[in-house]
Amino acid sequence: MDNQHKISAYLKRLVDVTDEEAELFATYFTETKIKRGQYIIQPSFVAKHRNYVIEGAFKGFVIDKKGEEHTISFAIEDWWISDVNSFIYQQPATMFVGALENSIVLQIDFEKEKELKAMNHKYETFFRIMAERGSAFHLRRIISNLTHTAEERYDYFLEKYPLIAVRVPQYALASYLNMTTQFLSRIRKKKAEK
Amino acid sequence: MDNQHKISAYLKRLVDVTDEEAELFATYFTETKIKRGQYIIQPSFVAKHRNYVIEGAFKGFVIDKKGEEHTISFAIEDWWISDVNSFIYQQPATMFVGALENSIVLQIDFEKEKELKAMNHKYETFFRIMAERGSAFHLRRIISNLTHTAEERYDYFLEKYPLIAVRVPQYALASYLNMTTQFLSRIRKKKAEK
DNA sequence: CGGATCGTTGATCAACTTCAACGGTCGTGG
DNA sequence: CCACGACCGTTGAAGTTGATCAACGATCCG
Repeated sequence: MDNQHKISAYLKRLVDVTDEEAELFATYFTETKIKRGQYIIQPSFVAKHRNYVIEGAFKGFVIDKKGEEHTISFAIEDWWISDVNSFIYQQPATMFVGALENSIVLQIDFEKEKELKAMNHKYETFFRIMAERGSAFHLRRIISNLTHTAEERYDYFLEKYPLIAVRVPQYALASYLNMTTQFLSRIRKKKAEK
Repeated sequence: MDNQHKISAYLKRLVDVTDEEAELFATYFTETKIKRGQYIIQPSFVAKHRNYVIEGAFKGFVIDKKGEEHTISFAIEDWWISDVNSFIYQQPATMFVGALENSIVLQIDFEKEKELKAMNHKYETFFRIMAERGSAFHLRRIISNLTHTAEERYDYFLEKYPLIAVRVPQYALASYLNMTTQFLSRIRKKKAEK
């Protein structure tokens, strides 16, 4: 099964490239299978790759000084995941990224990505658009966290990302939404009673 | 006083351009004076510009359905500010951006920025790096909000951005840190007593 | 089938908010 | 350049959202 064409298609969605450019782009990615429970990024190691999910689901999280886990990001099919701070500055990661299911990703490492960006203006444009949208995405989350209650944040997530909500463990979702798993359970119970 | 060279210098810090390229880049920006209290971005209007602060201070904020204000971002000299979601998608803004002091900015509008990006690979690279760093910045804030208490968030801000902390109204800082102005006042009192 | 992981529920608790009142100060108009 | 109003920060008391602690039940996968 050829998954490289999926990254070509993704590229084409964002920039206007020829078939040849799209195919060349795809050759810079490596397909990798990741088993459920396996980590692809760990604190103190530099995040080598940006990962495009072909199949499966991932969770990015940090562990605070009390030993508690905080979910930072999720990724399912057609999403990207990495420790961006670690990747772009090539500094040790603070995040874990682990597979929630048996998964397949297309990986590109920092040096290869650098080559692509330098090689062709359109590839550079692609990564610029990715970064801009990533930035806007994070900002919307910050605004949501500042302006909504726990229950509203859950509603918003359900509405916006229903496919993710049903697929990840509830404790991880609760943590992503900045609440405890117990509190999310109570919110769900309250809704079910209506 | 020539402020255009400041944007040239900024460009040079991120990408390796010739003097000519840096000067040309700068000509795409327009210098504007903004009076204290004046808004440069308002909800329901499309954010026309990205703004680079030469002098002064700005605050970006949203108003929630209860009519309460939430600070999203600050900008002082050598920082950028806009409603990024509105700017990159050219959709109506959800944010206000207003001047906290009499200020001077260099503005570039969406179409001009598009031209620059298309014109020269290096300019595209510049905006890519800006977006990547913006994204990483937002992500660090999200992580900080997930893992720290109100007091820790204040300490972190003070350490990281002392120049901003002393320059913006306390209620705006409290709101940025996701706490009430009263609670920040109590935190400060507690620290002063030590 | 069995242990570990995950979600639920109840009781208590803490961080932070809300409401209200007051004092300071800043900058704007007369 | 002064006075006054609006805005800003502070403080106290009461209230609320959501956390913590603890125990139990369900489920999933190996």
